[in-house]
Parts: sequence; structure tokens; C-alpha cells
Amino acid sequence: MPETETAPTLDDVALAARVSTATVSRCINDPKKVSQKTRDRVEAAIDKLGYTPNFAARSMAAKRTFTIGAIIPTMENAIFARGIQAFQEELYQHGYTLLISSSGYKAEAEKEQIKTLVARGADALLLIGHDRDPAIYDYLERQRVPTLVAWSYDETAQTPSIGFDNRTAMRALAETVIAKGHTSIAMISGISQQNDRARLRIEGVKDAMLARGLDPDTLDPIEVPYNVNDGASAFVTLMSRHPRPSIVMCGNDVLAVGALRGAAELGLNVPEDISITGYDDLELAQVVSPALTTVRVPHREMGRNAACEIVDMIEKKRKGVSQKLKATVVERASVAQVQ
Amino acid sequence: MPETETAPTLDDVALAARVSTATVSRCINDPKKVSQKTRDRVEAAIDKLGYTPNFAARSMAAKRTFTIGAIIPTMENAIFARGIQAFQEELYQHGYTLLISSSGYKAEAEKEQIKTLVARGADALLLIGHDRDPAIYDYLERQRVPTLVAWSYDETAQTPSIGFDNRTAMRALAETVIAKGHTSIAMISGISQQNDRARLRIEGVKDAMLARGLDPDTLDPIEVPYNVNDGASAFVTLMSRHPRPSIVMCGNDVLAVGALRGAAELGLNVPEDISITGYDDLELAQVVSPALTTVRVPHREMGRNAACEIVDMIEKKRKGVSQKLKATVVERASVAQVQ
DNA sequence: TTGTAGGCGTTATCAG
DNA sequence: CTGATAACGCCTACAA
Repeated sequence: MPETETAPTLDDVALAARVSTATVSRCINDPKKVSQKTRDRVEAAIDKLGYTPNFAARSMAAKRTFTIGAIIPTMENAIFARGIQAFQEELYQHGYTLLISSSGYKAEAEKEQIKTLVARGADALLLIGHDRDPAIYDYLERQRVPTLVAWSYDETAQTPSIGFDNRTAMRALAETVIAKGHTSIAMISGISQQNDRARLRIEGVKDAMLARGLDPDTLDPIEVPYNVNDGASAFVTLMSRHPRPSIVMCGNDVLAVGALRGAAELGLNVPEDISITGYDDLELAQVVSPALTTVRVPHREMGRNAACEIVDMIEKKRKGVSQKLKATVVERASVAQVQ
Repeated sequence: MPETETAPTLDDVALAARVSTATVSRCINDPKKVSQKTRDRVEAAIDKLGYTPNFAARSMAAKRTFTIGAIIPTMENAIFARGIQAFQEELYQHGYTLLISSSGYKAEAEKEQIKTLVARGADALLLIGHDRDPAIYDYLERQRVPTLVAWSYDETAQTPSIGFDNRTAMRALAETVIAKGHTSIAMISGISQQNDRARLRIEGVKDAMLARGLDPDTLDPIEVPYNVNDGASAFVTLMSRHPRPSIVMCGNDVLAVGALRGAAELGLNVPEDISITGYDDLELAQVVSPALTTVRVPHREMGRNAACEIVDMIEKKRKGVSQKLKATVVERASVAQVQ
């Protein structure tokens, strides 16, 4: 392995292959513009020297970084992990690198991170959900940074999105539990401010209630951050309501696990004394007991498709097209049949 | 907000502040070399234009990218999430960006990703654990890429590391359970090939057995990938051994949760019929029932410290110094007192 | 099909 | 303390 101290450059390759740097560059970026013969020679030289293009130089000259930025609300639980991993793998296939940062569900932090990623020259951005200060979308437009939204689908939004219809999926889940005889429904939601997914899941439950002759105003959801502790205490609060609900629907699996813990603290059996549902179908959902009835989200598919779409947006310079994925109800043991 | 179509450059700022580009550059990179007066003028211009340095250009000229690469085995469960998040936050404070990729616990994939990150000009690399092909360390050395290992501490290794002593921590846990009267111990480990953490945890249990007069050879651990399903089936296998162990120690919490599920499938009560332990103290560990006795790892501290260390290695061009963090036994409900 | 040469936005070395 | 100016490594018209 004759690896020298300093990395070989285009010049070195050109010299070794007895061609100009332009030709070497073409071989790499647009091989069909080079004759087979010289291409072979160049490729041999590249191999021999172990040449890899210098990304900074390439970025500067081409005005592209082959980097895509993604800002997710959190890496700390599994909500986004599977999808993002798939996103990254697919991106890698296309020669792009993913730059991830997490905002901790804070709008201000997200705004700052968007600017950082743009300053770093991200060729495109993946954002979670549609809800954010319109000024951000203006900024992105002015900077000409293609943007795709995931984990949410909204055909009416300006920004293209790949995700599922949170409202419809949650409605389906709610109708399922209503069909099981539950008429007194409570809900623990994530903070719905600046979070369309949380908001739409609430709406979904209300839709179902309305459709089945229940009064949506009685839902009165409690909103808490997405973590186990807050889920548990919200659950305890709900249990002191009169009349006591027969089911607590949660904005996601993490909250539902919290609710489960709250129930244990109160000495309530699930689902005999109280039913609980989640959303997301994280691995967590199958692991707790009882296993959670929840909504399964096609994480990997979403990640892969988002990657393909965003690469297309960049390379074909065209506006992204939205894609609606199916989210399905998964029934497990945490919901009882009533009566 | 007079934001123009194309981002402002150093030249624009220099023009606006009536100084040379060199001065503007100094203001940004080494402010104390510029007089207060001009500095004020330059900063005003920067603000007014909303200037942000172009990273690609800066990287090329400075031969640094302000990017640090990290390769973790997986993002799919929470094992590395907390630590990496802390790592990233701290890095951000120092003006660096983190590039993460995950290898899926595959050595070949890791090798390839290392090369990608180096090609992208990462100023330094964070790797998980020490075990890997020595050729990789050679390569990194030749390329002059500072490298730090985390999640493992080994003072004898060439590469500096920040982590905990997996062996000692696991030994402490094993001694705790032995003190509770367990003499028939079984173990579900992660794949120990190319994974010093898994390997050392096995050794830790054996150390304890030896110290307490049990025969380490009877441990005979089963090795499986770190996921719930494999943990569950390994557990079932173990339960058919004669004599049946009174406790199953697992290589991490994910496997322990699998074991818990395996126990449920077999109709065994934990800890009455069988005790189980984990490692890592993920949120998961407190959420399952019974809650897991496990080893708590200082994830955030490790991430933060690793960030500070790696920045120092880059900026002071000095070899990193290893750091041993404390991992402590956390007793919960999944281990019974025997007799 | 191939080569020439200018430029991308910074940093850093020298003078002044 | 400040200003020219030469790199940095690659891409891409434009020419040949």
C-alpha cells in the first residue's frame, strides 16, 4: 500500500494517466464523456494512487456539498431512529452524506440549526412536520435550499411531504376502541403547539367521537412533553377525573408507556381496570406488558422514500412531490372489550 | 431583512467595512489581532449583511473542516443515543459539526465508513470500542486523523479512550447477585467477536464467579445480536439447560428485555422463578416490569467529555488522554434473594 | 474527445 | 495593526 503522507490530488492522477485534470474530472463526474481507452487509463491511475476527491474543493467548485441536513426533534428515544437510519442508508447509496442534528422539540433551536446547516452548504434539508414559523420557509426559499418534510403528510402545504396522515390514522384507532365499547375517552397528547403531528392526532380522536355520536369536547386532552415521566403523571391526573375514563389514548408510545407506569403506581390493571393506546409502534410497544395497541408507522419505507425524493429534488432541480404512506392500527392487549 | 439572492462573501463584508478581506478574516478567526475600532466596523458589516462564512472555502483554505465523524454500531435503539446527543451538543459549543453514521455492528461497514469520513475531511473521528482490524489504526495514523474511542476504557490500548471499565462494572454486578445467593448463573451476551465491550462483560462475570468460588466454565454464555427477539429466544434456550440457572445475566438492557419476554412466553415469573439483569440503564430498564437491575453508564458525561477531549486533540495537536468514568450497579426488582 | 485556464471563497504568508 | 496576494483542489465553459 504505497500511501503517501499527503493525499493524492487530481493533478497527481492526471500526471499518472498522462491526461489533463479536466479529463480526470470528467471520468469521475460524467464518465460517458470520455473515451473508453482513456477512461481505463485514468481509472487505473485512480486505483493505483488511492485517489479520493477532496470534498471541500469539490463542494466549492461545484457549489454543491453532497450533504443533506436533517433536523429531528430528538435522538433520545426511538421515535425517529429507524426512519432516519433508513434515510441515511439510502442517501449513502446515492453518494450523499447525512448531517443530523436534533432540536429537542424547541422551535428556536430548530431555527438556529437550519441556519447552521444552510451555512454549511447542505444541498437540501429534511424537516419533521409542517408546523413552523413561516419566516423559515421564506428563508429557505430565498436561499434556494430544497426542503422536504417527513413524518407528516399534508397535500395542502407548500412544502412537499412524505409521511402519513396522522389525523386519519388516529381516527381509525379511536374508532376501533369505540367499537369495543369505550365511550369515556381521555387523551394524553404531546405539546400540540408547533407540532402538527400532535395536533392532528387529537383531531383524529375527535373526528371519531363525532362520527360515533360522542361529544368531542369531553376529550379535553392533557398536553405534556413526550417522555415517560410526564406520561405517567398525566395519567394519574386523568384518573382523578369524574367520571373516570375507561380508556386513555396517548399521542405516542412513549407517553403510553408512561401511562402504563402510572397505572401500575395506582395499582390499576391494564386493560381490566383501564385501557391504554399508543402511536408509532416502537419496539417498546411490544415489550411492555400488556403489549400496546397502537398505530404502526412505516418508518423505514418513509426514510427510504424521503431519501430518493430529496435526491431527485436536488438533481433534477424540480419541486418535490408529496407521498402518503399508510399507517395501520395494530391491536394488542392493552385495550379491553367493554361490557 | 435585506437578504439577497446569493449569499454575501468576505469580499462584500470587506467592501462594506472599508477594509481588506484579510482583516475580515482575522476578525472572525483571531479577533485580538485587530484593533477595537476596525473590529467594530467589521462586525457591524457582518451583521448588516448577514454574512456567514462559506464552509467549503474555509475548509479548503484552512485544511480543516470543523467536522468530526462518529461511527456508532446502531442508532436503532437507545444505547448510544444519549451519549452521542451530548457529544454533539458539546461539539456544537466549540464550533464543530458532527457527522454520524452507523455500521450495524458490521466491521466491514465500519471500515468503509471510516474511509468515507476521512475522505470528507473529518478533523477527527470518534469510534466505539477498541476492537478492530489493526490496519484501520494504521490507516488513520498515516492519514493523520486524530481518533478517540468511547464506550470503553483501556489504558493499555494505543488509541486514547473515554469510557468505563466494562469488565469491572460487570464484575460488580455479578458479585451483587452472587451475594444474593445465586450460584447457578447463565448469560446472554452480545457477539463478542470484534466487540470488546461484550467480551469484557463476559470476563467480568467470570471474574466474580472465580472470586466467589464458582466455576467460570459453567457460565457458557450464548452470544446473539443485540435485539429483543434474539434475547428472547436465547433465554428460552437457556431455560432448558440442566440444572436450570437461577439467574440470567444479559450483555445489555435490550437483551434483558428480550429475556423478560422469553420468560413471559414460558410462563415464568420474574424474579420469583428466574432473575434477570441488564447493562446500560436505558430508559427501557425502568419501564419494563419488573424493572431491571442493571449497570448505569454515565452516557451524557461520556459524550461531553469525549467532545472536549477530541477538540483538544485537534486544536492542541496533542495525543488524547484516556479517561475512566464510573459505571455503577443499580438494583431494582428483577433479581430475587435466593433462600 | 481532450486540453486550457479562470474562478469558487477562504486562509495565511509577507511586506508595509 | 493592516493590506496584497498566492495558494487550496476541483469544476466547467471555451477552444482546439
